[in-house]
Amino acid sequence: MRQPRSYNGGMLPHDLFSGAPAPFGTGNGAGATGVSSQAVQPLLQNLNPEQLAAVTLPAGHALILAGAGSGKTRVLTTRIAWLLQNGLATPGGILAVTFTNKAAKEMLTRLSAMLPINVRGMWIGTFHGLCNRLLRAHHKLAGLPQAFQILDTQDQLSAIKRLCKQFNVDEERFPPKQLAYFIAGCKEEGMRPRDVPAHDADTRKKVELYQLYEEQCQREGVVDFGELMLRSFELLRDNDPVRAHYQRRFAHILVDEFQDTNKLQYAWLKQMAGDVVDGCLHTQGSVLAVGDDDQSIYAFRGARVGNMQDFVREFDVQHQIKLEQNYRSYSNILDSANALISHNSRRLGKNLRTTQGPGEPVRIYEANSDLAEAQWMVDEIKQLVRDGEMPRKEIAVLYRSNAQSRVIESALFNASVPYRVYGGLRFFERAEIKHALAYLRLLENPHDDTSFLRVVNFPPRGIGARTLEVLQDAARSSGCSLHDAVSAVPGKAGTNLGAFVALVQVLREQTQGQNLRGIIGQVLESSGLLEHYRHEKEGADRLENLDELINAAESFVTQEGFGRDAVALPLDEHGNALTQSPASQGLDPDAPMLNAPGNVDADTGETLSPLAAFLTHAALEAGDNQAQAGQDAVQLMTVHASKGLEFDCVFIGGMEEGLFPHENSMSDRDGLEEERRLMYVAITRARKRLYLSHSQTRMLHGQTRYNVKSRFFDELPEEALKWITPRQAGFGSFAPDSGAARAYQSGARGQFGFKTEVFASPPVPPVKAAPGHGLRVGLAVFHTKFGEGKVLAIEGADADARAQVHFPRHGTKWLALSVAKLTIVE
DNA sequence: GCGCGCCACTTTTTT
DNA sequence: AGTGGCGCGC
Repeated sequence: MRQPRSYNGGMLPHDLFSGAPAPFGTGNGAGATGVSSQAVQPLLQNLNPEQLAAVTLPAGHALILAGAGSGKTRVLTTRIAWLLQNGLATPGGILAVTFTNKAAKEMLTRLSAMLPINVRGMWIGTFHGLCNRLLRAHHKLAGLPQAFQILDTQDQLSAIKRLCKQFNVDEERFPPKQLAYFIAGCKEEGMRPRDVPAHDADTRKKVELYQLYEEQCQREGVVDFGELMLRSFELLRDNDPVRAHYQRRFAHILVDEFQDTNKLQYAWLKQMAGDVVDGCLHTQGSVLAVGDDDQSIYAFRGARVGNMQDFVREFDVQHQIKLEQNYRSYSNILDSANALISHNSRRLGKNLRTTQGPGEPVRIYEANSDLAEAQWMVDEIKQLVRDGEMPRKEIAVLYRSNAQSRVIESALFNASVPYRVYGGLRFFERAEIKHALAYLRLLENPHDDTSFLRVVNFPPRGIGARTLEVLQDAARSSGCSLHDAVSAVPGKAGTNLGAFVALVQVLREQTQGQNLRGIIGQVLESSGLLEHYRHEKEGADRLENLDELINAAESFVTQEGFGRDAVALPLDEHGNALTQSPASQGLDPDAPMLNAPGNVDADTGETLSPLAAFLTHAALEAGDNQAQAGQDAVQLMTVHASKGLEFDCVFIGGMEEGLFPHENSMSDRDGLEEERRLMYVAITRARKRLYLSHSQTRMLHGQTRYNVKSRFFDELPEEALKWITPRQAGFGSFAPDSGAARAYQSGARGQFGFKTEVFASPPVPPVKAAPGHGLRVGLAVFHTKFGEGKVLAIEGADADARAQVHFPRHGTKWLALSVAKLTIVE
């Protein structure tokens, strides 16, 4: 049954929540007349009208278009708190989904700060975390062992490689990476092998491998990330009582970062929300989706912004609220963001505004080289810190691709400026940690062949590829796991393989009854891992990490409580867990599945071992990348990684055609628009000060490249900018107000967006004058290696001069004229 | 079975 | 440039 919906400016349509008690007295004060809610509702203090409207929306589906820095997380958490506080929802009736563990934790932390409730038992988590919870609770229906393990991307790839070897797949024609991508893509689309349209031989082969991969995973009792989603979607879809139960239970579904959902996640949400009857969606609860189409930067991994439009249509969304008031940045920064993003088509339409003044202009710097760019950043950062403008941790350097961080890192390092790099390998992804986890997984599940192969010969114990090949053949022909294949073949007892299996067996027995810390300590020692790294010369870090693994396990046990869900438990001021009686959680004692927290079988109440729970935690939460948190350090990260963060001061480096926008995404309009959204995200990270920089030359893949400044500069409002590049001799840089700068900025662009025919004569005669090269655009030239070609463009001057030349046989290349041997063809 | 050296690769990333 | 994977030689 659908509730009637109305919208009266967001002002408390209490009649829609029939008979719900309002413990904090919402019912007696605030009304449609807009009575100040501050006095009545401390929760709602300092919310602007749009935020207030969103927080207090009546039942029914809603889409909140929340611009960057508009208080999105605040609205989400306050909404939940408001629902609970007014008795419009019970903790058990709320489902809140995010994409990252960080966002989920943030929500839980804020929520427990607002309300004195136990957030355990609330379904707040990542898509994958909640799917895990569902599958553990209903593992029999889902066809999985309760202690199924989760493959991360690395594990998945090695599982696929193993499969390819086994079935003699030509890895040239079907690269395992691509297969992994294909399989993940299929799952994101909700397709099992039989659902994939295969019109050509290649696709048929891939589908066949997909099928084999599925069988392998099933046999080994492991699931990949995509499988978590797909399997739980199917669980809901195919089991009416289960689906009905959750639909009845979750009166309020809230989705964060909705623009990042893929097709499957949206379908999953629909299953949770209601059933489609006669092509029409019938829902019981309310779905509140919060998102920003302008911040959709994950199309490359299956995110579908179109889900926002589909949601409005299919859920017949009645309430759409735009949060456009920005509390983060000064208007020069905001105007820049707005101007840039206005160049995108097909937007839902949204313009950020602020009551803050213009603030400082956006500073733009042109460097001669990536090295100089990095050095300039460091100088600027040092000055900011020296002047006491802001602490280092409030300064972020953002870049488009990870490769760019190296130069900046070394510049910071040489200047002894503390910095922290985000990204790269995370804790649970480090090799030594994965090795340790593989041993632990074998204790839980000896049939996990991926883990078996990972450590069967690590540390080296004389088991080579040949031996394993034979073993794998034996396992395949008898359809069993590698572990069982060892035991099945008689006469293996005395071999290295037999010894390995025995080792795992002994470990399993030895660790019986031990606590998690003891188990891991024992495994690290008896496996020989510690011994191995003690002898390795670079092993000290690894030993430290392994030690850290024990600590992580320790804090997992004390913080999370084993056998429970991997959701942070709120503690009172004495460090005790806050608890709440089942009755007040609104759980129906007659329905067993209601009471199932994470990692517990909904029917039997059976729960995972502490070890298995920890392994799940390790897979779902890869951990932080860097240990030295909390230090006052400059923050380095990709633009993608910066989403959701904010800093007083932001540097965006490498603003060059081919880098940002990245050349691989410039072929189609969608790609370019995503790059623009990425830039939009980057700009809106800054609160007070924003620097953009580009460099004329850059080392990339060991080669010097000549780059033109990014087209995105042309899409920023001139009046908000300040070009701060100093006048320099001999490098074709310009003072901001020179005529040359104008010409430079508005130079005609050729078919690749490179500027052509813009000839920069240096403001000051060069000290070391290189001989004039005499080249002109359009001239035919001869190169000793590439043969005859045609000059397309010329840039720089003197020693720094270079030309873009098209060679019929070798394509288009940029050549440094001081190096390349070019002769003009008469 | 192990280790060295060569070759190919290189957008963004969470779970 | 730097890394990871693979193949060859010991």
